[in-house]
Amino acid sequence: MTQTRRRGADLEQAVYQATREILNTEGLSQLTFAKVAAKAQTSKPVIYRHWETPFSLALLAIQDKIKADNHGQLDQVVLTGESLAADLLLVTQRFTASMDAFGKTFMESWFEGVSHDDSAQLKQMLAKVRKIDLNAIDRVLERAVTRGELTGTDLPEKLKLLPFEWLRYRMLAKESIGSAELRLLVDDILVPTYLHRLGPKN
Amino acid sequence: MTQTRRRGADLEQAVYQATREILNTEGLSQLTFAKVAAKAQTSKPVIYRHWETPFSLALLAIQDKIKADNHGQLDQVVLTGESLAADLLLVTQRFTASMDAFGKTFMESWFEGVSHDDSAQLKQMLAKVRKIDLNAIDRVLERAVTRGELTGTDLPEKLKLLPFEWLRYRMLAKESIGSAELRLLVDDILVPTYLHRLGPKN
DNA sequence: CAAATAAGAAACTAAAAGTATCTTAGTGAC
DNA sequence: GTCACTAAGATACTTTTAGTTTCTTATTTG
Repeated sequence: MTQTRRRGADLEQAVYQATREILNTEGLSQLTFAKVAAKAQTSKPVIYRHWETPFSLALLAIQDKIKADNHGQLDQVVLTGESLAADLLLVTQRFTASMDAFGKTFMESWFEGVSHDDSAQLKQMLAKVRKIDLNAIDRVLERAVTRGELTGTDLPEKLKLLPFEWLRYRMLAKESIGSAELRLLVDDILVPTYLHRLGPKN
Repeated sequence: MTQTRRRGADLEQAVYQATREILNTEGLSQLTFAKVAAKAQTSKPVIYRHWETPFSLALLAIQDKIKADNHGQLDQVVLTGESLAADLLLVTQRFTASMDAFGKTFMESWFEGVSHDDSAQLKQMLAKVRKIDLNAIDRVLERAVTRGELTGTDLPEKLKLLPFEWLRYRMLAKESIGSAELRLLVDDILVPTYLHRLGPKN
């Protein structure tokens, strides 16, 4: 009987597929060459011959997926909005949608492989931090009200947390955070945003 | 001779200290009980008796540090600004400063333990994504200019990338992203921000 | 000072990562 | 079609690392 034996691009595809499945279900920390080989129905040496590390395999598997379903290069969205706001909504919607291919697999991976207990502890910790962040902003807003710059402190929490979340992201991505970034954040983002909601001449 | 042998809080401190050193130099993925034991000059069984997993040890070690140097509970900043912008700058400055204790150790950890090659590959990938994001926004801005909503498309890249970075953070932190969040982002953050810089009646 | 408790050393077990060897299927040249 | 070459896949092996066990002894507590 003719024992079929995959090779080349064929095999590569099977490996990438298997890799993504593991990433989605167990996360990056659980991605091992042995598991990939098993799931792709091949053997360890094959994987070791072709790829350096589980991490680089993960990157390639995700890039492969992105290439494959070109489902929404973000800059190819057809813009049909009748206003800036409408167009922006289209773009951000498409962005979150296509994050399923890239971001979800890719970013969540980092946090998978953390036990249930640990995850709970982490959540609790983040909740504590969030409360502190909110307090800090509230005090700033109250002072602004006293000064007459704002008419109230009633902002959605998401808005109040925006600066911290943005800065945390930049830290994570190792983007620079200096006085230039902070000024931009305050003068061009936060103040206009707050004034838009709570400005005196609304 | 009296062989000193640490125990209790004393030992705990040494272990936390060692844990943080490893986190800072090698990252979470390289944090093992064996290494901690070695660096803290104790033995594996001691660590195994006290802590569940390297991850939970990491969390505790960081929390310990935060408690120890109370250097700047964010909501205890003394606000001395004479304007909303000035106060906000104080808060964000303090935030980034105290990130050294929490965030830097904590967040960067996720990406450490990735080989040099892998790290480069990752960077390249993110750069590609950034370019796509910028293109998308540029097209939106150009349409807005044609429509007369904006006077130009000359925005700092950081501003253009804001929505994507914010959404990515929320994804990472497993915060919800639905139409409510997107509307908030567009109507209350992006549009006011863009108008502030490029609005027609400036 | 005696008893209880917990630290530390060392050796051990189990499991996982990584490697070497060999057989054989698929590919292409002649 | 045959032959040579390349790469897949099986198997068994070595090495490393995680996790455990046992035992000794320093330190605390009463």
